[in-house]
Amino acid sequence: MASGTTPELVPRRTQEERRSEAENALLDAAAQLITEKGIHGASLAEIGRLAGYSRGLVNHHFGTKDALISRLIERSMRRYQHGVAREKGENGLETLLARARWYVDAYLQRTIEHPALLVMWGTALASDTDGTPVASADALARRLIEESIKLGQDDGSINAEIDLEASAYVLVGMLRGIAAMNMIKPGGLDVDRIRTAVLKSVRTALQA
Amino acid sequence: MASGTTPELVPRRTQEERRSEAENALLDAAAQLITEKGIHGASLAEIGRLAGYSRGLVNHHFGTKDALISRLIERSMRRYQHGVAREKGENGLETLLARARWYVDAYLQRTIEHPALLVMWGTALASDTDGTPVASADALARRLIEESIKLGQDDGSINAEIDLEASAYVLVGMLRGIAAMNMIKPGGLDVDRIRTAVLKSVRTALQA
Amino acid sequence: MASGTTPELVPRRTQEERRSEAENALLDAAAQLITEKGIHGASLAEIGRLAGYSRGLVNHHFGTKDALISRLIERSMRRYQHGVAREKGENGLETLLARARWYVDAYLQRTIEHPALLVMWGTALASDTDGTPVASADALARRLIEESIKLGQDDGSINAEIDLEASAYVLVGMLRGIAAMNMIKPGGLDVDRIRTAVLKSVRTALQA
Amino acid sequence: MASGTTPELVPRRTQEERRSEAENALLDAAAQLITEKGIHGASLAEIGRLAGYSRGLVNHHFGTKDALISRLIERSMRRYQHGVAREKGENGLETLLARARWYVDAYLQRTIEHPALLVMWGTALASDTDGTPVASADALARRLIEESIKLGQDDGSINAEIDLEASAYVLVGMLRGIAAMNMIKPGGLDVDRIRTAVLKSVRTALQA
DNA sequence: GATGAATGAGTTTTCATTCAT
DNA sequence: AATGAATGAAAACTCATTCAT
Repeated sequence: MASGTTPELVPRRTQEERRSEAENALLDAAAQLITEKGIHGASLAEIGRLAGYSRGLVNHHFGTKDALISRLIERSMRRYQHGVAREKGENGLETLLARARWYVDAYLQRTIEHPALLVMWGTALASDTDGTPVASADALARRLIEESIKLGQDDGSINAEIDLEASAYVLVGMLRGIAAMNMIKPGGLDVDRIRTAVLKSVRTALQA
Repeated sequence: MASGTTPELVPRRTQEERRSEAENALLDAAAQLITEKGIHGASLAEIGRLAGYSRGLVNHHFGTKDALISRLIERSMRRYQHGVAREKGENGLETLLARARWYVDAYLQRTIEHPALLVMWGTALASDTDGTPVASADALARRLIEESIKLGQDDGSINAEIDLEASAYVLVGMLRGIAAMNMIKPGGLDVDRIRTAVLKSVRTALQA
Repeated sequence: MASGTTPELVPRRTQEERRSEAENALLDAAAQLITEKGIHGASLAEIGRLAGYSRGLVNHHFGTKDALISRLIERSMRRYQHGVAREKGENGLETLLARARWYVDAYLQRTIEHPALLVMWGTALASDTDGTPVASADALARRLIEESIKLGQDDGSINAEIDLEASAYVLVGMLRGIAAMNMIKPGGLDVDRIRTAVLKSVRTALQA
Repeated sequence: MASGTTPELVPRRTQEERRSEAENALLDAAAQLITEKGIHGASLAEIGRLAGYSRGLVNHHFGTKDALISRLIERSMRRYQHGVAREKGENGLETLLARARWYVDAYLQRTIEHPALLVMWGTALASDTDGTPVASADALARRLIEESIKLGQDDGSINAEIDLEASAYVLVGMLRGIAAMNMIKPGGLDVDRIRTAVLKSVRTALQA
């Protein structure tokens, strides 16, 4: 970071930025259309058109629709990871709660591309589907949660006797399930009440 | 007609019997294929064939694919309701826990048609989808849970101060989300540990 | 007719009336639906239902859809023939004009089942179609017109030198064409003006 | 690139050329099949095949079957208009007669795509059909005829007192009806006699 | 890098017809 | 005479993919 004397005239571009403008536009369009119509309902032609390009550009850049989907999952997870990992609290428990709050807000209030990730998650439920990319995303999410729990157990803010993996599993499942229910019928219940109940449930379940 | 002593070897079925027999077979086949391939992947032709009939029968009986899906959701919810409402404990809290356990087992162990219901739930996440039948199913599930919580608050086994609706929302979301994660990658974590963590979480969150 | 002493207690029923009530109801329903949706658009199931019976009755009574159509053309032509042959004037020319007026009114004002006949006529234009029943109806219509022209030529009211068959051909074509144009866009021009122009054209073309 | 002297044996067509070439071939094939089998009998797959392309191309270019039909009607009317407007006589009446003769010949002798136009006209008779494109074609044909009549009334070759619009209506109806009758049963009457009768009828009806 | 023409597989839907009741 | 369950052929339409420009 503080890299000595040479000032960085050209700020480092992340891998994402280096990727062609067109590809990012296509991924954005894909995320939007998938959120609206599901994976199957989002056609490559429409994705291209919405991105401001042509019918054929998705195949040109990604080869196949499946490849586009995988890339979208990757990009979304990377962003998710950056978002959630930034959340920190004064101890493990508070970090965990901050992350849970971030998640609830990201989904319940339908920010950015997370809804698309959730829709793809829903599509992966069928058993013949190749759920690998989505399953990796689930695993990563659990690991981020497990990490906070571990921290909390180490610093004494979280009960040392709880089952680390199972708790993370239940917590991630809860967050996903709630977000999904809210997508199916938005506004079914006030978001504040849901957030409060979630955080209270997490706190009572895990605190030392 | 005047049947006398000779038993009819092939009992003649009435039109009514033929009808409901065929419809149930079609719904069974649809549930199985939807679980495997998702709503979109399950073609009407294959549903008819798997049910032991022709490819045109689904349309003959249900008119459209959407109508078939709605009917399947209805039937599944009816069965779910019967299953869960049978579960009773010595007080409200125990009833609630029994119901949660029933739910976890029904989904995690992939009994009957519940997985198909979950797959249809996942498909309803896209916002342009007509999620109404699925949303009703969610609402019904929440109402059944709210009912047990209310009972527990009345008999003193559940904390009177918790937010009834929000708690039910969170609980149902948690159960759905966990079941879904398990469908995407079965065996990711031992079912017993998950069940234990779920029940413990519910108990600590709600008990008086 | 005046059949001696025995009074006819039971009045003779025409062939049409003797035909089962159901068959006539089916033909009525067919005529209506064909007028609205064309031959292809009128399904046997809907014809049965509109007639107040079941899906399967058309096949039960007529065997095939083609047979139903033929029977409908026959019945319509019989009724047409009765209608037009009744029209008489003081001489051949006036008879002809009366018949032309009857035709214009029957079609332009969309009475009874004649529109269905016209729709079936329009369908028969495609060359692979079996136009035989419709062609017979055309031929019959021309013969009725030829008959009046012949009468007029015999009684001196119609020019003896005109080409009998060609004139009938042109006249029937004119009536059909005008009726058809009016069906495609009803009210495109005032019926009175059309009727007047038709009759004037016929009179000047044929009069002695 | 730097092409030098070698001529390109297979001239590269631009996308634009490929497009209009394919569309015209599809319209030609559609006209032929519609003439033979009617609109409903002409399947998109067969149209594509007859045009020398694949079964999916009609949808690719025209979107829907209805759009294809509309385009075909437009193209036919454009050609009709060019053909009929070229016909000129020494005065209004002779122009009108020349146009009528052109029409009779075009249809009775089954030239090019005019028969298809007539078949589509026949299909539009059913009232629920969207007859708009066909109705426009009728209106255009009438306008072209009205124009000649007006000319004749101005130059004194046509009776100034006749009802302009009604006469055009009757004349177009006559031409259409005769052509249609002839399509249903070709050769029913000698074309020369029909042509003569038509022209005589027009002349006596309209001349000054 | 980008466009869009062309393909053909796959799916839903309609419907005349057959046949059991 | 009448019903309606079941069949299977036919067709329009969608769309991922390939390929020429």
